[in-house]
Amino acid sequence: MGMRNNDNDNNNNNNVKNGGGVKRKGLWSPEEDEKLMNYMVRNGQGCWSDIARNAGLQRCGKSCRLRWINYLRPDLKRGAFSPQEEHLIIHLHSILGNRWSQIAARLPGRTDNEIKNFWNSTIKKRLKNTATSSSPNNSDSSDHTHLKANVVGGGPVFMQEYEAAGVCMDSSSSSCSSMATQFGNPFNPNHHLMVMDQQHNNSIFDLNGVVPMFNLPNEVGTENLAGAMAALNDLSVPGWEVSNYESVNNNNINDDGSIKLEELDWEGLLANVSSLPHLDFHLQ
DNA sequence: AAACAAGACAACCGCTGGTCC
DNA sequence: TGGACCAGCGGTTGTCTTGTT
Repeated sequence: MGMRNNDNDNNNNNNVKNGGGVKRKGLWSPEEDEKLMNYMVRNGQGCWSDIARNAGLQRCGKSCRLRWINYLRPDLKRGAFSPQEEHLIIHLHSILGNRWSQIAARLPGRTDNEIKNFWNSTIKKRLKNTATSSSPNNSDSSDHTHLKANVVGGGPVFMQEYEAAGVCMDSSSSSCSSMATQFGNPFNPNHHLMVMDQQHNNSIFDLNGVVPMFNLPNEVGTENLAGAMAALNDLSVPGWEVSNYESVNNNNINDDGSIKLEELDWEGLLANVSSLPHLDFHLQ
């Protein structure tokens, strides 16, 4: 898309009575932008209705807030989404659903509105096309079953990404601590929850990535699990936390010992872990 | 060149939750 | 306790640009 003519002087009929005076609506003019920008730079953030008044704008506070957050803020990143950002959006949406603000919080310089628009106009369409070309039964990821659908559909993709990021998938080659130090977080969200299940004690998986990460090395047996978890927590890998998950059972373990993702009780799992204080999302 | 359709993005609307009095 | 006010969120609509016929 090219530059837009933001001159709103032609839209003078976009005014509404609001409280004490007439409030402008519609697109912002460059003059209005300048007023708001100057005010914010000089005075910083405060009560938005006061800002609207004190900056000499005929706008409601809500409109000013939106304009600042979505357009004028100096830390905004401009331009198209990079492939990495696109991947991250898809990834986070598979976990968080339409919680645009939470997704935006993990993409520095991007706004919830921007991501929402990008999703609705581009990604949704692309995924739809992919789904119809691969499987007619794939549903929209925003529906209630998005967790399971995306685990099954998206798992291998994310596995490849983790491998590319240097995450060790080999249960025989790493000690507990070396595994943890290789956790490089390819997406850099604020929180990643690494879950170990205790019944199937050789597995670790990244809940936010909804993929199994790798198996524990042989030297970490059931009796040492608590110690291993403590050790991993002590490593304090930024953005990663370790928790238990106990409801994996024999019904959802493959013959080769890996977890059957499609059989997992994802809602139960998320309900379980969403009660933890460090998580900021809940199941819909 | 004009008309129309589709895409992209900005902004609004209605609702919710938090805070204060 | 409840009402007023405010910030923030997600859905939706409106507007402009670009592509196609």
